[in-house]
Amino acid sequence: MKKYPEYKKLDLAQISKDVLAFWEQDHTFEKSLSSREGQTPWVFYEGPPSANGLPGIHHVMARSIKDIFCRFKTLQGHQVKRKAGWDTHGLPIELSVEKSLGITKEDIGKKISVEQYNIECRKDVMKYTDKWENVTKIMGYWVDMQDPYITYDNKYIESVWWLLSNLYNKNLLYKGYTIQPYSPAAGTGLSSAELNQPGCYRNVKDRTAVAMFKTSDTLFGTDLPTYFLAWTTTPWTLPSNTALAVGADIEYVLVKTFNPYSGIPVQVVLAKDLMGKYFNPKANEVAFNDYKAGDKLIPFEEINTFKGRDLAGCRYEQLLPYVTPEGDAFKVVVGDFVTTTDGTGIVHIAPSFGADDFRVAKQNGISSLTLVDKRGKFLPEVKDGIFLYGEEYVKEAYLTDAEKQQAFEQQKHILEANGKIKELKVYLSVDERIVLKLQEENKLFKKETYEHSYPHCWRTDKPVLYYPLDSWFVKVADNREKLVKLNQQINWKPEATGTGRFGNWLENALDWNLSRSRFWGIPLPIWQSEDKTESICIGSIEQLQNEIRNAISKGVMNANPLNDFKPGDMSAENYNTFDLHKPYADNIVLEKNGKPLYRESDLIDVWFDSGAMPYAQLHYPFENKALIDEKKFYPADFIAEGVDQTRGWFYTLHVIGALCFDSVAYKNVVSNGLVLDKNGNKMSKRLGNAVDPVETIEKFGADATRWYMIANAAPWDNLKFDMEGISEVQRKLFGTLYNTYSFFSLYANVDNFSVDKNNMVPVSERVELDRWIISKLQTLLEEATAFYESFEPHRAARAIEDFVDEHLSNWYVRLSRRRFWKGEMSRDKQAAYETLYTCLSTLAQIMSPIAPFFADWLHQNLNGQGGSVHLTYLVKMDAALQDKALEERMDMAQKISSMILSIRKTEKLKVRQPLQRIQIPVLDKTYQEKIEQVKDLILSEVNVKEIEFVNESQTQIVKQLKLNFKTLGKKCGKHMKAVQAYAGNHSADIIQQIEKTGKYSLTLEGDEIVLETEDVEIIPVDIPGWKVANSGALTVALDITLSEPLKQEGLARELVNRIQTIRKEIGLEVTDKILVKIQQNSSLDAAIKNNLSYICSETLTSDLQLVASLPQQANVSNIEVDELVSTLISIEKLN
RNA sequence: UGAGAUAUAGCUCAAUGGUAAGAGCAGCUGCCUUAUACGCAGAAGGCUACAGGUUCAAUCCCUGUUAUCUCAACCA
Repeated sequence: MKKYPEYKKLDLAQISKDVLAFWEQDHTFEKSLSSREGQTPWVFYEGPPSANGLPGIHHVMARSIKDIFCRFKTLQGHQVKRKAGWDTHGLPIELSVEKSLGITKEDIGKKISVEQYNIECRKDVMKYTDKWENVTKIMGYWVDMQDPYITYDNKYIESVWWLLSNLYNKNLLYKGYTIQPYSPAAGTGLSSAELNQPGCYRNVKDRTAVAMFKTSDTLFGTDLPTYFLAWTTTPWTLPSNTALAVGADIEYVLVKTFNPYSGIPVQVVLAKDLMGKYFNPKANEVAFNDYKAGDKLIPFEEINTFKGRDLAGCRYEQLLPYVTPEGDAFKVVVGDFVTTTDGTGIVHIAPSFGADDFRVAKQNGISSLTLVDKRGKFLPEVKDGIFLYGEEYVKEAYLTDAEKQQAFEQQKHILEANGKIKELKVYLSVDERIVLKLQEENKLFKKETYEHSYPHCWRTDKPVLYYPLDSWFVKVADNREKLVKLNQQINWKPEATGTGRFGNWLENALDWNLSRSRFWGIPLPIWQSEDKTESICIGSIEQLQNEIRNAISKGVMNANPLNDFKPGDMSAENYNTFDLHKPYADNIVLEKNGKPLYRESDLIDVWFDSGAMPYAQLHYPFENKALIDEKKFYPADFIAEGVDQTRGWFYTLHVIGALCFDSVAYKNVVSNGLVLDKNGNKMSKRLGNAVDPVETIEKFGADATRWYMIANAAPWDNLKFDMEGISEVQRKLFGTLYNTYSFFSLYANVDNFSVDKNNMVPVSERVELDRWIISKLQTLLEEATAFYESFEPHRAARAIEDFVDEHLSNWYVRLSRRRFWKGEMSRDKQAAYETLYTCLSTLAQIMSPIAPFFADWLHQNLNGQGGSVHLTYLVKMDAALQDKALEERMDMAQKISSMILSIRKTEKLKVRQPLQRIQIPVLDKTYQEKIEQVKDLILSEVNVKEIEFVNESQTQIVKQLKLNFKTLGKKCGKHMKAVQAYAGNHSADIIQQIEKTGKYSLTLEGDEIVLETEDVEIIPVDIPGWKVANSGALTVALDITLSEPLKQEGLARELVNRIQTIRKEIGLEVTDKILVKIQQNSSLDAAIKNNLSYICSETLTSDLQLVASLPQQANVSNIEVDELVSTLISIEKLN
C-alpha cells in the first residue's frame, strides 16, 4: 500500500466534500473545542444575521474573516467557542409578512389579530434557516448551529428586559418628547431605516422665503424700523416660529436699505458673509435719495456690525400672530448649528418641526407652538380668512386632486374678491400664500424657488414632516465622554473606522430612541399609570409574575398568564409556558400605590436586541452570571461585521456595554468592506449581478473562494468580485501546491519512504538548499503569524502564496528534483524528503485558517487519515533555523540565474544548450564568497559549466558610482543636487580615490563635503566585449561561444528530452528500463557516442544501439532533434 | 449636505521621504526540461488622479480640487 495517497488531478470541490464528510463524522469542530478545554479562552461573538433574508456572497466574505481568526486562535491553543445567533425581530420581517399576507400596517388588529400576525412573523423569520445552515456548512464556517441564540426566545427577552431595567434603575431610560420623522399620510412615525429605503430622499422644489422679523431693540437705534432676516424652506412652519438662532462667532451687520417690495426704508440684520446674496454691489453708487420704490438697484449701507453672541437675547415681534405661545418666546438665541453657507445666517426656529430647533429652544427655555395636527393640517386657529383658512393640509402633496380643485375654487374666490390677486389660475400652496401674506404685510425680503432633497414616506410616497412625538430614550448624549474613552481601548481594523466614522459618531451621539410602534419585537417592559406618576420597569419573569400576583390581589387583573412559570427552573419547557410578545404583554395590567399601570405600547428597537447579545446569549444574569461578572466570557476578544454595522451592531454593543457594565463589549473589531461585482457596482438581485454563494462554492470549492476573497483585497477595502480571480487562485496556489505534494508522494512512494519524525536528519547537516527553504519557512511562519495576530489575513495569504509559488515550487523543488530520482535511498535523499515534508505540513497548518478543507486534506495525506490539522498546535517559528545570510545568498542566485536566462533569451540560446562559462566581476572578497556558496545551483539552473570571478587585474571592468542619499542627504543638505551633478561628472575620479583612501572631498560654495565609503556604492556594470546583464548591484557576463563538444552535448540533451517524451507517451513508469534504437545520422552520431553514458543514465536506457535503418513499425517514431537534424527512433521496455 | 474610504501598468493589487515604483492576470515572444501547458522563461507596459505647499529630496507628509464607493442625514 502506498503510504502517501496519489491523485490523478486536483478537484477542490471534491476535496471540500470529502473533508466536510470527515468533519461531520469525526465531530472535528466539537473536538477543536473539547481538546482546548481549560486553555485560555479567546472570546468571539457572532453577530446575528436575519434568517429572513437569503445568504449572499458578502456573507461568505464576512464569515470567512470570522472563521479565519477563530481557527487561527484555536491553532495557537486557545479555546474558541462560537455560538450562532439569529436576529428575528424587526421591520424587514414585518414587511415581508405584510407582503405575503397582502395587508398593510393599518390592517393589523383589524383584518388579522395581533396574535395571529405575530405567529406569522415567528414562522416567516426562520424560513431560510436551512439555506443559511447549508452555506455555513459548505463554506467551512465553524459555528455552533445546534444551540443558537434566538432573539425572540423568552430567555433572550428576559435578559434584554434585565438590561433595560438596569438602565431604567440607573435613570438612563426616559420618556421624551422629541422631533421625529413622521408621515401624516400613514399616521405613523418613521424609523431612520424606513427613511433610508431607496428613493426616500427626493429632490423637490419648494417655495422659500426670507422673512423679516421686526425688532425694537435699542441696539439698532430708533431711526428706522429694524428687522432680522431669516430664510426658510418651509414657510408653513412660520406661524409656529418662536425664536431665531444666530451663530455665536458669526459676524452680523446692520444694513440700512429699503423693503424691496414696498420700497419702505428699513434696517435689516444678517450675516456679513451673506450680504452678497441680497445686495448688488452696483447699488453702492446709487444715492439713497434717488431711490424710488420698484427700482431694480436698491441702495444699501452698512451701519454697524455685531457678533452673534451680542445679538442673543434681542426680542422681536411675532411674525404671524395666530396663536400666542405660553411662556417665553420671540427671542434671539445662539445655536451651534448655524452657518453662513445658506440663507442669512439667522435661522428661523419652530421647535415643533425641527430637531435642531427643538433642542435649541429647550436649552434656552423657549416655548413652542405646534400649529399642525397629526393629519398634517393646520389647527383651526391658523386662519385669517384671506390667505389661510384653518384646518388645511400644510403640504400640497397631501391633497387629492379633488380636494385640490375644491381648495383652488375657494382661494380664487376669496383672493380675487379681496383684490389680492387679479386672476388666480392655479392652486396656491400654503407656502405660497404665506409668502404672499408676508409680502402684503411688508415682512418679506426675498422669495425664490429652491430645489433640495427631502425625505418621503416609503409607503405613501408623501413628504415626511418632522413632528414632536413621545418616545422612550436611552440617555446616550450625557455619556458621550465615557463612550469615547472606552472606544480608545478598542483595536479597530481599519483604524480610521474607529477614530473617524465611529469616533466622530460617538462624539456627537444623540440619545437613542428605543421606541418602535410596531408589532413583532421585544415589548418595552415598562408599565405606567395613566397620570404618569407611577411606573414599573420589569427586569425578570419572576418579578413580572410577582407583580401580576399583586395586581390580581388588588383586583386590576383576573388571571395570571405566568402561572405555570417556575422561578429558578431554566429548562426550555418552563420558558415555553408563556409568551412575552404582543398582545400578551399588553394584556397585563399591574398595580402600584392604588393605581393601575398599563404597558407602554411601544416595542424596542431591534438593534437593542442584537446589542444585548453578549449577555442575552448566556441568559445573563439568570444563568452564567460569573462568565460576565468575572469577565470570563466578556468582553469579546474579537468581532467582525461589515462597515454598515458601524452605527448598527458595533454601536449598540458599545452603548450597552458602556452604560450597563462600564466596559467595552469587544477588544478587537474588523469591519469589512462591501463585495461589489467585477465592475465595481453594487450587487443586487434586481440588476442580476449578484453572485450565488452556493453555486460558486460548488464550482470552485470553498477554499479557492475563501482564499480569493481574502487575498485579493484587505478586508476593509471593497472587493470587486471576479470569478476569474478564483480560478487564478485555484491554479496558481492550489494547483502548484497540489503538484508539489504529487511530486513528494510520487517519489516517496517509489522509494517506500516515510517520514519518521523522531529520526530526521538534523537541519544543520542538510545541504544549503534545504537549509535555505527551511529558513524561508521560518520567515513565513513568523510573518504569517504576525499578520494573523494583527488581523491582516490578506497579508498572511499573500505571504503564503509567495512562498509556495516562488520559493518552494519554482526554486526548491525544481533544483532538488535530481536528488529525489537518482539512485538508492541516501542520507541526502532522506534530508530532501524531510525538508519537503516539513514545508508541506507546515504550510497545511499556516494556511488552514483560510483554506480549511484543502489544508486538512493535505495534512491527512501527509500524516495519515483521521487526524485533523485543525486540532494540531501551530509550530512556532524557530529562530535557530533562520539564516538571513543564506536567504540573501539564495536571492542573489535567483537573480543571477534570471539574468543569465535573460542573456540567453536575447542571444537565442536555449537553456538546453550547455555553455562554457559565466564571468562575474567582483570588487570585494565577501561578495565573491557569497556567490561561491551558491555557484552550483546557478550553474545547474542555467546550464553553464563554470563561473569565473574576475577582478580589475584580469580584465577591464566598467564601474558605476551610486550615491547613498540617506547618509548624504543628512551630510549635504541643500548641496545635495550640486553633489549629485558633481558626482555625475567626476565619477571615475571619485571611484578611484574612494577605493584607494576611502575618502573623497569636494568643495561647494565654500562648504567642504567629504564622501566616505558609506556614502557611495561602487558597482561593476560592464565587461567590454562580453554579453552582460545587470540588476541592482549584480552584474554578470556570459560566454556564448559554442565549441564542438558543447554543441554535441546540446544535441545529446535534446535527444534525452525526446526520449523522455516518448517514454511518457507510451506510458512507461519512471523506473522502467528501456532499449533504444536510433537510426544513424551523420550530424548526430558523434554527439551520441560522446555523451552515451549521460544519455543512458538520464533516460534509464540499458542499451542504446545506433542502427543503419529502422523499419516503419508502430514503435518507431520520427524525431526532430533540432531544426536541422531528424532521425528515427524506437523504444522498447525491458523486463 | 456632512463624515469616512479609495485613486499607482489595460485589470486586480504591492511598496517606499532617497538613484532604474514592484507582483499576478490579460496581451506579446519563446519554451511540453521523467510534479505541473491549470506549467515555465523572457520582453514590453507607469508625468504613482489633478493643483499647490513642506523638504536638499515627495508617489509617500500637509492643503485644496476632481472622480468613485460607503455610511449618516431636520442642517434654515
